[in-house]
Amino acid sequence: MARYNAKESERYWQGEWTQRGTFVTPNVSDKPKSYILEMFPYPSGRIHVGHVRNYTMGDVLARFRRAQGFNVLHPMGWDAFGLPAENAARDKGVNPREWTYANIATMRGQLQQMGLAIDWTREFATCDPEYYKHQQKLFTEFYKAGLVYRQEADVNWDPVDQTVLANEQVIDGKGWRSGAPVERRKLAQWFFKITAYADDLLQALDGLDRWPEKVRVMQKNWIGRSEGLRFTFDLSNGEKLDVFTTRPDTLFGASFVAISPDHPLASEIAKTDAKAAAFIEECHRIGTSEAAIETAEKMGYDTGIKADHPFDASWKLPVMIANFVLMGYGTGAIFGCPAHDQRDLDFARKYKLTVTPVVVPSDADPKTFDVGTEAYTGPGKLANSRFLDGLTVDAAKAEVAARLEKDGIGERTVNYRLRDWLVSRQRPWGCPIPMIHCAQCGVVSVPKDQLPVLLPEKINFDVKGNPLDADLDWKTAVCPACGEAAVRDTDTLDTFADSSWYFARFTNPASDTPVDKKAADYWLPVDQYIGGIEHAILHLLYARYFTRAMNKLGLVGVAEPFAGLFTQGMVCHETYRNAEGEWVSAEDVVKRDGKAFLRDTDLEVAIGPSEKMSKSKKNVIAPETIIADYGADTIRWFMLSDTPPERDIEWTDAGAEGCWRFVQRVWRLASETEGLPPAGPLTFIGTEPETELRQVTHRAIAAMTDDLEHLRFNRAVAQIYTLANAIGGAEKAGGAARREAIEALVLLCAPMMPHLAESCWQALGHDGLVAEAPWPKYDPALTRRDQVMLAVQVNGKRRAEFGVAKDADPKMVEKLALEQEGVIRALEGKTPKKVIVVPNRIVNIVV
RNA sequence: GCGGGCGUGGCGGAAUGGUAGACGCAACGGACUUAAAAUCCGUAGGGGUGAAAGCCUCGUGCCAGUUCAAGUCUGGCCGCCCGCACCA
Repeated sequence: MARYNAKESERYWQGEWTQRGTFVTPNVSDKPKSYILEMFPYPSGRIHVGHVRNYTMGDVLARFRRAQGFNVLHPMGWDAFGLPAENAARDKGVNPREWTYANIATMRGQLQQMGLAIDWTREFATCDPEYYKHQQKLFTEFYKAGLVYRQEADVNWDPVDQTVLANEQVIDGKGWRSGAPVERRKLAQWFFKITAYADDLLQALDGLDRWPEKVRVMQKNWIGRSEGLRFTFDLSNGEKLDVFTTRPDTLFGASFVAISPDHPLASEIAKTDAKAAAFIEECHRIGTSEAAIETAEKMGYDTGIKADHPFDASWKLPVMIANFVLMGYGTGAIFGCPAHDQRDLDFARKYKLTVTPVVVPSDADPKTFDVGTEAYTGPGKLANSRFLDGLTVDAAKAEVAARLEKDGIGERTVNYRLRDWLVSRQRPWGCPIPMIHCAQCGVVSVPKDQLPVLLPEKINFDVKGNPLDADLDWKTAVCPACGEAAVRDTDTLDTFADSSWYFARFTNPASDTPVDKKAADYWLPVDQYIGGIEHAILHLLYARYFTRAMNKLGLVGVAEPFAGLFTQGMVCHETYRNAEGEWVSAEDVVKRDGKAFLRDTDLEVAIGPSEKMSKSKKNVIAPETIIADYGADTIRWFMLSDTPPERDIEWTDAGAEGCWRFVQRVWRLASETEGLPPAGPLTFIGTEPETELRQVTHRAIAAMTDDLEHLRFNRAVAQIYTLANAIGGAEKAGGAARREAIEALVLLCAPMMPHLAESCWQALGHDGLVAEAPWPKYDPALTRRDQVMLAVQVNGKRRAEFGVAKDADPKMVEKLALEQEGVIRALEGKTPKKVIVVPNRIVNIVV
């Protein structure tokens, strides 16, 4: 029998699937629907092994669901706007559009080589005008609905490159490209009003029971809901100051009021107070570097202004500017209660402010209780707090809130850590914001019939700042309202916007509205979404927000886009270094006797720990190398074997060899058809070896079906091995049982190794495609065990085991257990005190 | 600091509170072969005992606890990983 030729077989079946349109999905069907989606890739150039793992998992599910009789949507597209294309354009002088589409062509070919069951007729890239046109429509509709607004915001401004930088592009306070010190600037920026849904996004997390707990917790923390009180201080300069607190109960422990260096009041003070201005400057200088924030000491500046205590106007609190108060949270101002807040305590000790404990633990004496250097944040009774004395913390909170609300200077509020989503990007390779700025009419949206606002054909990167802003031809527009000359908004949307609704577009990518409601209502929500944990917060939160917004506008019927979420682990590989300590490319290394050598020179290299594949550590293995060596089915099988899908997997050559050997083994089992009955209905004889094989077969089907339902791919793989081992060891079993077992093996392998399965299916004499064959059913009569092995323990230690009929009478089981030789020996003549019989499991004898 | 997760052979990992180590990788022994590869069969947690089958004993990071029974449940430590982080 000829060896299995993966290269030939894979090319052949991929051609067949394409030609027959096997995976083209109709939007109308009698079958139940299943939408399987993996996070679509950025077209960076070539696919990497992480993509292979991601898309293999999704493909297994998609093929499994198809076989189970679902109408399966499994599309693919490209998250195609973004910075790498601009960098390539700047560095290599290429057109970002051409660079991107060339990458897409390469990567599409690579994905097709993997044999993915994808409906390629639905493919799109987010940089297609046909896609971003609809995104511009969405933006316009969100704007009309009040979900988009424009506001001044602090941005990181690179004065050399004349551009806004994302936080990640600021390194030690300097621009990543120019190296120039970054300035803070206020610029008018566009925002999506995600905070409008803060509470809903938070509460709905409880309903996402097919999401990892970890992701839900991360989102919950990110939204950061906290209940508290907002109230107003009267200041000695005649102004008022709002603060937010979650601890109104500690108000009589207040010893200062602090505002953020970015607070409007601070800026105002700085105008006339040079020292304050210098202090604020100093805060900004330290504030930008992340390492500095960690170790930053509390710093404060006394403005000289006093605040009246809300319950006693004669009690004056100093108003400080403090570096640890964040403008982005609450009101950007706090009152400090050092005894019960660690930061306030550190600050108070440094500036010699009073520290008055007002909450005292029940076992302490209020007169002598002292917090020392550690703030007390536990429960207790109020003290030193006038009318609050003796109350619990909760009662005191309620009392303070009630009084301040009554006085009209306070209000119970809910505060969120979540900020509105700033989406303006001063970048030329993104979706243009469809807005026009008119001197007369202000900001006007581009009318629908004038969309899309197309990017210019050529983008000139030899300018400072955003090339779109420098492109006067492109920038010049006519005001849709008054017809006078006006200018376009030259910002583009954050690319996270592109990926916030693509899953809805896939349901009908030809729709002339952003989303085809009928198609979306049929397909959404996505039944299983699969991707990396790195998107646990932003992408998933933005997509949830977009879906809610689209739902509000009547574009889709659901509010939650992803009913099931799975986050897969990364792909790792050993690292290697040469004698000079330099990284050595893993693809240049051969392993021998547990040691590593350079392929060309045979020099030994040091083996380092297994780490996430990365270019810098040179431990990347290109999927195309693996596919060229072993074929797609081998790499797919590897990605599913052994390691649970949510954990990091280590690629090893030895493991790949093992997978390749298994591919051959399955082929041998299925292609040596001598002695097998022909394809078709089977007649079984009831001999023992035949029944045994049938039992293994049916148990494998049952177990594997359950494992795939729960995405336990590694266990599903183990089931297949068990079945293959049983077939190999059962030469003498009847022909029909053997055929049944082999056919089951092929059908079970099909979602994981689809090309191999097609070849085997054909070798077994079938006409149709295994991709169109139904999932095998198991016979419960054959998965049931009539005979069970029972272990017998004496005082919890295993002493014997014996076989007995399933559901045997417990009395009889007890009697048999006590007769076992090992049991008698362990009892040493003693009489059992108690015998516990757990049916079909175990017997425990207590003496 | 806060939150979440994890800790089982040489390695990846199995195990509804019920015989710990399924399945795979690597290893070792054997068969086939002139030889190798491939393939097939077999062995395998540590220690002890036995000619052998076997039997005894220890064993899931550490220490307690609950239970007839704990890798699994509870409490406390230790270690590692991830997320957020001066969030008032």
